[in-house]
Amino acid sequence: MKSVKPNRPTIIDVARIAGVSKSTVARALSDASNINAETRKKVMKAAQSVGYERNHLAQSLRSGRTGMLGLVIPDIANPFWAEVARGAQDKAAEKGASLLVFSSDWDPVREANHLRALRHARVDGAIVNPVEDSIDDLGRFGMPVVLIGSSAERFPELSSVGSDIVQGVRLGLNYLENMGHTRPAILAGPLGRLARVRFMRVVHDYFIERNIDPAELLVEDGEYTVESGTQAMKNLLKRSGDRPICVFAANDLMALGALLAVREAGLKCPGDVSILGFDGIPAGVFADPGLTTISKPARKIGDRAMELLLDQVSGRVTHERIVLPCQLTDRGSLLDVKDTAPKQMSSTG
Amino acid sequence: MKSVKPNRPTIIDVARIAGVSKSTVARALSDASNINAETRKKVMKAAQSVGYERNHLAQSLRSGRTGMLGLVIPDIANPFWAEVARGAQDKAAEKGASLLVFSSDWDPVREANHLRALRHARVDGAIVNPVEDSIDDLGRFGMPVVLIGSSAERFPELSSVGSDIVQGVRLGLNYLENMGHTRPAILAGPLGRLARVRFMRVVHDYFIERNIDPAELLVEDGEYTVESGTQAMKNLLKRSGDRPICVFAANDLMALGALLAVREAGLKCPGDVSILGFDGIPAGVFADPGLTTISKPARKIGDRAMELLLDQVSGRVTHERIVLPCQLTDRGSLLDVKDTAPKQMSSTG
DNA sequence: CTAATTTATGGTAACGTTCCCACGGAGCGT
DNA sequence: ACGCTCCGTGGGAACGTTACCATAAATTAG
Repeated sequence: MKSVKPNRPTIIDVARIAGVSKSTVARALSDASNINAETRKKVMKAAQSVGYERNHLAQSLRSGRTGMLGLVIPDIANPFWAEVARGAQDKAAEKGASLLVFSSDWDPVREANHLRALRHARVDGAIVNPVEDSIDDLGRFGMPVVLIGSSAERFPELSSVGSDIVQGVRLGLNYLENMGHTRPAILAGPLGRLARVRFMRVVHDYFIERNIDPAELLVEDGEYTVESGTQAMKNLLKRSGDRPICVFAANDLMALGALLAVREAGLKCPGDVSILGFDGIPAGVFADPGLTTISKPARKIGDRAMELLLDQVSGRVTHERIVLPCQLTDRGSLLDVKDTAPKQMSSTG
Repeated sequence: MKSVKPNRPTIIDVARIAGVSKSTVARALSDASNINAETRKKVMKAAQSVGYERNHLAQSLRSGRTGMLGLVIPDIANPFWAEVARGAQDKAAEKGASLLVFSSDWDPVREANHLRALRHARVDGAIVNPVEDSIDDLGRFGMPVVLIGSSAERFPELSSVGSDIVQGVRLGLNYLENMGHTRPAILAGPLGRLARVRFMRVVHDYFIERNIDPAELLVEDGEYTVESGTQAMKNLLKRSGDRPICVFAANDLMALGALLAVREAGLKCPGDVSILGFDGIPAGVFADPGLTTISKPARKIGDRAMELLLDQVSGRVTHERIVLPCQLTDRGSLLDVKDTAPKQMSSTG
């Protein structure tokens, strides 16, 4: 004699109360067309009366769609990636989807585990920033994937969203040039990483165009961390001799690390050393001077990537490669050495 | 005539290949006891040969467990919360669970939506930082919940993890006192928020104990944002007259905002204004001077909360309230006005 | 040597939903 | 008035797994 029903109500309960079949309930709850308006109202009322809530699992099992998406990034605690995640998450929530977030910590093994977890959870699709080039399973990943970051170049067949590195780097170099820094030192990323290659390629081309041998430039490698930026800056200070220094860092964390090294050495920024960053993280505001940087549209990257993914999941678009422009944000960490007199505004207004 | 099977293999495919029944396959894949070792090996091989992957959905539907957890925080792009998320996510991944992350943006409506989404996704449990006191559904939420943040006080029947506000605030006030700042201005959070009430209560008690009327203190309200911190500091500078100023901010973002205001006013920190923050976000390192602050163990909070949640989900522990101590991190934004001479190290080594 | 017990396996019913097909009745053209 | 389409509804099967019960074989006890 099972009298009580402690479990959550199902469509079959709703059907009994509304006096219709479960098929009709299902039709009423989904926005199907073949359903009488009055019947639907009746069903809705019955559903509300018992506090019915659709079981997503059963729905997913039958329909093959979970309404869940995945996001795999290097580190959610890194402000740049946190912004990307925020953009993606907001867009997903707007469309009624949920987001599984994973941090790979730049570790291919962890990344592989996360991707497996995503497949296990049967997510409808995923946004991934691949750590290394070792990911060749991505092509046969078996679900819609949108790439973010440099690796998009290695998988031209996959959709991707990224910032325009070429435009961003040129923007920075040009800005430096206009301030009289014709041979900036470069604080680049780790040697193996594709992102570094792309960055340096633009730098190389830029100086070739100006008949400057890129080999003249001082280059230091970092790990995209504050500490590595500090160390690299110390090295630069040793190497540079006594000419005024200008540094273009491949990301803001290293730039800020460099700033710390400058401060530690008893030097002034921008008086003794000019620093230009890359990313546009909020922390750059608080440095003194504020960090001048090339801002990537982090949140927008996440937003657009999610948009693309959702399109792909619903079969609307198959393939697209989006490149978003970077912006220059001047907060005062660059010294104008072209004109000793402080020029405030030169061109015609 | 359906000849090909483009779909992913199921246990029934594995069963056919291994020459056993699907029940046996299920037993082999779960670590059941009633199974012959050889049979299991055979099944495992068959599973591997077709690249079988368990369907989490079907498993969840049948067993009632999804292996997914939820996390609802104000803002994943806020460095403090990003750290919390990171801690929770790492612990979850370690235990083979996935994490759904949601940002409520301090908006009760969004929060309610997120909670509904979590219930819909049939997560096994959730970690929540409730935005407002309006959440009374949490008690009857129908799943294991672990609270983080101030609201734990309102739901003593729920498990919670938080930092020790009382200890942290007293630590800060005491440190200020030892430096000669006996009547610091307070940069508090928004008026309605429980977190503010708790903060101010400690401040109040602390000064009562020292026979100082708390009403003597200058208090400004902020919204926990950089901008509000800047504005509040401007107000303080107007109100303070010409006595040396010391400010204790209820979070680091406001403290950094205050620092910007000081800089903007042409004043020096710590020379003219001493600033003490609360949170311990990484951005405080880059300010000049570095922000002295009371550090909360953000990542550990996420880690312990997830630990507690997982215990609760598996029925091991029912209820616990964890309070983690705060630490003082001195980076130089406080001026020692007790002793005019710069004392470097006083006590015995 | 038989009965009781354990061990390993197979069969089938759930879990809660959606998809597909069948069916009664209303509307419509000829 | 008759067959035709269209609309609304009901009845199953299916999604892939686990839980439960039955059963054959193997082991043990008396």
